[in-house]
Amino acid sequence: MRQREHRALPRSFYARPALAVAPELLGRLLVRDGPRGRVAGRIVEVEAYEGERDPASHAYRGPTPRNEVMFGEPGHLYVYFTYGMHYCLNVVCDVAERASAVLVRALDPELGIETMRRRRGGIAETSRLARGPGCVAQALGLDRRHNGLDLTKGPVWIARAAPERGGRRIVRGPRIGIRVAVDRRWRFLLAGHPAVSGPKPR
DNA sequence: GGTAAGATCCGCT
DNA sequence: GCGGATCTTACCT
Repeated sequence: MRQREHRALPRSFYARPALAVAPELLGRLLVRDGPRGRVAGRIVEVEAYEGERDPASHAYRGPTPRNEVMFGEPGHLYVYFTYGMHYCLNVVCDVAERASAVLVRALDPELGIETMRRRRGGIAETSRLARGPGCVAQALGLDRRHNGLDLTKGPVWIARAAPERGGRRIVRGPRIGIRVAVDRRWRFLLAGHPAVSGPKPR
C-alpha cells in the first residue's frame, strides 16, 4: 500500500450529518491493523442513521450505556452486538448531541483476503467475505472491544485517498432490517457491485 | 425479575 | 422464502 493511503480521514470529514457522510464513504478503503496483520476493503454499501430524530436509530430514545458512543465525538467507531451472534460497525458522525452514525454494510475485500477467509470459515467467494454488516465485523475481526475506537488514530481507520468506485454509480434505497421509517431511502450502494448485500436498487 | 424484539446470517426447502 | 441459532438491551412490573 502506498504511503498516502495510510493516512486516516480527518475528524472534519465525519463532523457532518450522516446523510452527507454516507455516500462519500462509498469506494473508500476501511483498514484494520490487527493480530493477523493488515486487512482492508472498499466500502460498497452503507446506511445513514440520523440519531435522535430517526425512529430507526439506536439513539432515538436518548443515551443509554449501549449507544453512548453515538453521543460522543464524531470519527469514532460504534460497535454493537445483535441477534445473539453478530457485531455491526458504525461510524459516528455530526456534532455530539445529534448522535448520528453510518452503518457499514458491505466491503469489497482488497488486502489480507486470506485472513478474512479464515475468519469467515473458509468461504471461497471473495465477494461474500464481507457482504452484510455481521460479515463485515467478522472479516475484520472486530467486536465489542473495539467500541469507541478513534478512527483518526487507528488501528482501525478509513483512508484519506480518493474513493475508487470502478465507474459504478451510487444508488439509494430503503434501509434493511428495520420496521420503522422505511420510507427514508438512506441506504447507499455501488450499483451492480457483487459484494453488496440484500436487494439491489437501480 | 421477566419479557420481547432485534440495523443478522446460514442452511434448508 | 423460512426458521433456528443465541444473547443483549431496554422497557415493563
